[in-house]
Amino acid sequence: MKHTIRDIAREANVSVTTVSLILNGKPNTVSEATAGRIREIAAKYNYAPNHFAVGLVTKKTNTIGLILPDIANTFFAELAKSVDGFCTASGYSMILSNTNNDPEKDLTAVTLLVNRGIDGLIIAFSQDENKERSAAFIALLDDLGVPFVALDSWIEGLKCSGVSIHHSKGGMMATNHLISLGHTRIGCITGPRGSYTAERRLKGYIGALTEAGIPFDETLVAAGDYQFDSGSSAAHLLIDRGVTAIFASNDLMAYGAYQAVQSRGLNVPDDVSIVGFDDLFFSNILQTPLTTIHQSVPALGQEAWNLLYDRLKHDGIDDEYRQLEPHLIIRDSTIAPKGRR
Amino acid sequence: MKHTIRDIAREANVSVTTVSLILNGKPNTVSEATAGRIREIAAKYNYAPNHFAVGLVTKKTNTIGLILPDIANTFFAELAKSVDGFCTASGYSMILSNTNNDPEKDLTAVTLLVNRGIDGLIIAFSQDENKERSAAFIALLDDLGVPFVALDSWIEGLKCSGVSIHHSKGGMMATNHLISLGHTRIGCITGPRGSYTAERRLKGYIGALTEAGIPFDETLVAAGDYQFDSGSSAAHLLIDRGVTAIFASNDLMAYGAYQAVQSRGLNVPDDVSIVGFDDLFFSNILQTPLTTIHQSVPALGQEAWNLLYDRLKHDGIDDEYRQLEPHLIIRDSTIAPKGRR
DNA sequence: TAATGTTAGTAAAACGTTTTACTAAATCGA
DNA sequence: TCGATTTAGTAAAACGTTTTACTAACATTA
Repeated sequence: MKHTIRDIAREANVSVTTVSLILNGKPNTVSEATAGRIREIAAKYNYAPNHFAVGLVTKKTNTIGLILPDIANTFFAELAKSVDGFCTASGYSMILSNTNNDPEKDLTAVTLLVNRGIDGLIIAFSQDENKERSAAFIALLDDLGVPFVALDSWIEGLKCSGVSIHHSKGGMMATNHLISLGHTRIGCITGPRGSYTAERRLKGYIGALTEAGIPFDETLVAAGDYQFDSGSSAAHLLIDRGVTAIFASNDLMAYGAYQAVQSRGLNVPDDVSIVGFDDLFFSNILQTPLTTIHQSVPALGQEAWNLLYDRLKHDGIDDEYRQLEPHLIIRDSTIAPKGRR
Repeated sequence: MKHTIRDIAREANVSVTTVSLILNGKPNTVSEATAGRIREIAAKYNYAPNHFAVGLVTKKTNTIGLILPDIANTFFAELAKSVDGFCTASGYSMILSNTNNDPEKDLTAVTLLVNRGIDGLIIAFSQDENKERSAAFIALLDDLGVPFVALDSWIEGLKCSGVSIHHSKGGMMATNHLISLGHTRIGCITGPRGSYTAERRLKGYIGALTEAGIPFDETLVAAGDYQFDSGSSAAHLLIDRGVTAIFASNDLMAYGAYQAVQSRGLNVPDDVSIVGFDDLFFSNILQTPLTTIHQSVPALGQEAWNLLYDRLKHDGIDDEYRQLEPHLIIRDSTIAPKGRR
């Protein structure tokens, strides 16, 4: 019962060419009477062109791929929502591919998506510390054939457009806030060491300390993996080392840190101040709302889409890396250290 | 530089037919020598068939659609993750479509996805109270042409397969738990009135009360919309009416209820016991971990995929509606009422 | 009236596969 | 040695569009 362009043409007594021209709004010399008739018939049958036939000749799919490390993570879920909104508004569909933070899957997902036909790609890379695999990935991406943009993360050495929050500036703002409250023994819970976002945020932390004349102490850095549990165990380590404040590289690990503090009968912020990074929805509804670095996820999604869209519509556009401003949101999880209240 | 089946055929000195037969593992009479040569050449060029050309003739896309009301909601995000995992494992891609809980968008998303070519569809319906639109939607779905399954929710009157938790049983378990603690003045915060999940969960609440001989009091039911804020305002209403316990139809509204309780200087569970529904990850890491009805989201996704997959592979399968067992998770947000400790 | 322009279209190739129905050559059985 | 069978393939149609290059009929101009 699906109607083809041929059915429309037959009923309108014209050629398929004419129908195609009219329905696609292409420049033509068809009389208004005929055009109207065609449009009417098309509407009557609810005609929609066959996606494959169109794709076969135009090589366009009006589909993009979105590769994410973990769609169950609120940060990425909101990112997906944002990107999906812009896609839909521009007449694109979005194929989602979740990699479970497995860098190997980044590779297969890219290959799969490109082979199945997408016009462009937005990738939030999994955190990869394997240099060899990264190099192979870069080689793959370098002659991918479709435009793509990096979102949130990035791979060292990759030439491409992208957008992320200014990670290091965010790390610096978080740390500066603790310093300005009077803390000097400040711990840092990082993301997976060697990964782009983790290293950038750590760099901000170190920069802030150095600038304030506080000597950087490596033993006050504990690596996590951006998950709740790792935040908890890292916080235990840091509390053992006597910190009065902790900068956690994301909110989820900050929640873990809360738990560590509380499980010792201590209190946030009285005994330990905590700053997070991301500003997830939940950070504001915790019993002790979390001081954190806010990133505008909708803006992140929009910028990624804009960068991709430009490259979808015109080729030969130069690479561009945009960094969004972080914002410090001060809530109740930070306070001056005990001696200085 | 993209190679076609013709390139492979030319280099192997055979016809495209032969190449197609071999590469697709179709029954054939080609010698092992030739087959090997073809496979080698294909591998050398990293050949992948053009998705459109294949789709044009086979009418299969190996793509399914997933329509969700709100991907930013942890519950749906985890659902998407689960479904994506099964899709990928079976060689399918998943197009995600987010409707922002706008039932109008359910309609357009379905049309769009089907026109662009999908083999099947999984839909978590938006909460719709408009009977006319629902009827139109049912009509659309009734001759959709591709198999689809309803996930989590459902539309009254629709004939289709689907899977959800046993909503009413869940509501009943939550309420029974409060009753067994000794509560008799129990409030209920519902989802959007008229929507399927909301009414089912409410039905469980009423059923439990009735069974326990507690007269149902309509003034102890406050409607929410499954969002945090609505939970808070509904809880205020209920506290005004003197409830000692609240069953919130989802965890997010339960969090809102926490906030309402605390903003009055009261305490959960000492002054008000609260039960949620969903068992989101965050419910367990709250300072007062939430007693709630657990739904196994991975299982939900898996069942939805299984139902769809069966209908993708064989046609004429009868409709089937599966209901998953809810589980009561008792944490710290519920306790006996003041007089009875 | 012959050339030119305009109007309203159209024919056919191309996109890259899958699939059905065919065939030529070699082998076999009696 | 001849018909039948097996082996190893192939030719061509079909899928439903888009797009390029054409054309027939009529009107206008000089």
